Amino acid sequence: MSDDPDPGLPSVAPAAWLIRKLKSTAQISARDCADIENLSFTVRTFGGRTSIVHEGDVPKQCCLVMDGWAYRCRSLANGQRQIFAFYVPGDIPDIESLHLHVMDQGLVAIAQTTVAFVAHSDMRALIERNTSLAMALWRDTLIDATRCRERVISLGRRQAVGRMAHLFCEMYIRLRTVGVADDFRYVLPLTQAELADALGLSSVHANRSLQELRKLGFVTLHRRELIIHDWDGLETVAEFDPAYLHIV
Amino acid sequence: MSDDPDPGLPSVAPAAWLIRKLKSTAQISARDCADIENLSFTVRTFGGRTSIVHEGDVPKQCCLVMDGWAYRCRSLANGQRQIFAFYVPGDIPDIESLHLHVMDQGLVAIAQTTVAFVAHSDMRALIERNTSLAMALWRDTLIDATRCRERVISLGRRQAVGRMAHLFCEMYIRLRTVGVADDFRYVLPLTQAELADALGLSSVHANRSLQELRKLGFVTLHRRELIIHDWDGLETVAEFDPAYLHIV
DNA sequence: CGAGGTTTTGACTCCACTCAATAGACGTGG
DNA sequence: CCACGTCTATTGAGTGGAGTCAAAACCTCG
Repeated sequence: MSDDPDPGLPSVAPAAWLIRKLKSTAQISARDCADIENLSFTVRTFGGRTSIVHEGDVPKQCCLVMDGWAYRCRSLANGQRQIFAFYVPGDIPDIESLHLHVMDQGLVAIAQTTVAFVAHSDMRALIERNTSLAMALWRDTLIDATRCRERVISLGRRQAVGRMAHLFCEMYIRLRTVGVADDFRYVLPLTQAELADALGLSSVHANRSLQELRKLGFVTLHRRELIIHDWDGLETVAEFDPAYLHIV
Repeated sequence: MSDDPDPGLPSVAPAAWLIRKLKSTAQISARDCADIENLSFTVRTFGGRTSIVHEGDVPKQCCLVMDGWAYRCRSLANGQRQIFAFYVPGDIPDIESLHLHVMDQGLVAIAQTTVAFVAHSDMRALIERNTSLAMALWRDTLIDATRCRERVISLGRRQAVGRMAHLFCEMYIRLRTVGVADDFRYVLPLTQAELADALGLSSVHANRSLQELRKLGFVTLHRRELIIHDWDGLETVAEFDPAYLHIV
């Protein structure tokens, strides 16, 4: 489940990640920032494809991604998997565990991923004391839900190429917002099989859809780096409109 | 957009619906109930297929379903539609508008539907005064999100018959929980085209999948009444596990 | 009884899946 | 530095689930 303790701490502290993230979607006061900075975090790094929280766990803490990516997923009886969402620095993937005690899905680290844990008790004390921060966190979970709905549209009404393009667009905007991507390129630490599990495709078809996007000249993906050559083209095939991300 | 004012008020008051609903998923104190009962509601009835809130609106109130069903949906450029979720008595479909100001999707009444509106200002005052109620409402939005994720699994990894069976199971449990269904039957006020838009299918294929469920002897659907003849069978083809509904 | 919506059926097409084999990337250890 | 095993990516061939188009049957209600 776990890995080695943190080696060399990343340059940005846990609190700073969370503050940066919340500022991108809501108004955060100086008092809110101070309260976040007073939280005590436990930093840990997970190796590739290790589980941070298992399906069925009853966690006593929630985690803040600082470096790398994580995803939530569930496996079905026939061995198929569905990835619900990806989480990047600044995100708190399992904040809902504050309110829903048993995890109905797992949380997995992709590649090398550093997260900071906060005890539920600390978090609860914080949101009882500071209503405006509680509202900001609530808002954040609602935005997570809008992303989930966007995924529903993708799976329900877009075909493979559009789905993939949409994911590429969303992740670029989100990563850029927290300062982890720029210049239309970013590290996409996923295998094609994982891409397929997120998009509701077979890995063979994920491969072919990716080739289609390459052939169109929209993206290249090589050695885990995605480069977007034609943002407008990508946005068009994806029918991507960033409004649902509610970035201020 | 609207319709006639309420004719004969339903037997259960708006506050009672909300209390019943929240009690089914969280612990609610006597004070919480009193606070809900002190809210002022404006009841209105919408005719079939009329819009309660439009995509792009900036609502100043949120609405509580009292009778009938509503759904949220969005239309795509090519004319296709995706229905994200259905809402039944006790649900507050647009509570997120408290935090996310512009609606990125529409809310539509199916058949005759009665809803009660509460002003955002009243709601905000309430959740600032009563933290435990705020937490219960937050929790409710998180459960809405788990249902959305379950929809993602359906669209991504189940085929048509399983998707439909899953929806039938979920709606039965939800309706029974608030006392609107019993004895393995309920009013399903949807056309097959709407069913298709919710399940990410064409209406022709929705029809064929429904026939398949009939042929298996699991359900009948006639004159908007769904009867489940074989719950276990339905649950099995759906791979349905009600845990995600977080009903206590 | 007729009009308009909804459900059903048939025929054909196509997107995406499965199975299977090959090629490439990467890390490890001899 | 190369051999080897293990992932991961790519390709091909054949299949099948779901879509499209269009017509017919069926309700329902004024």
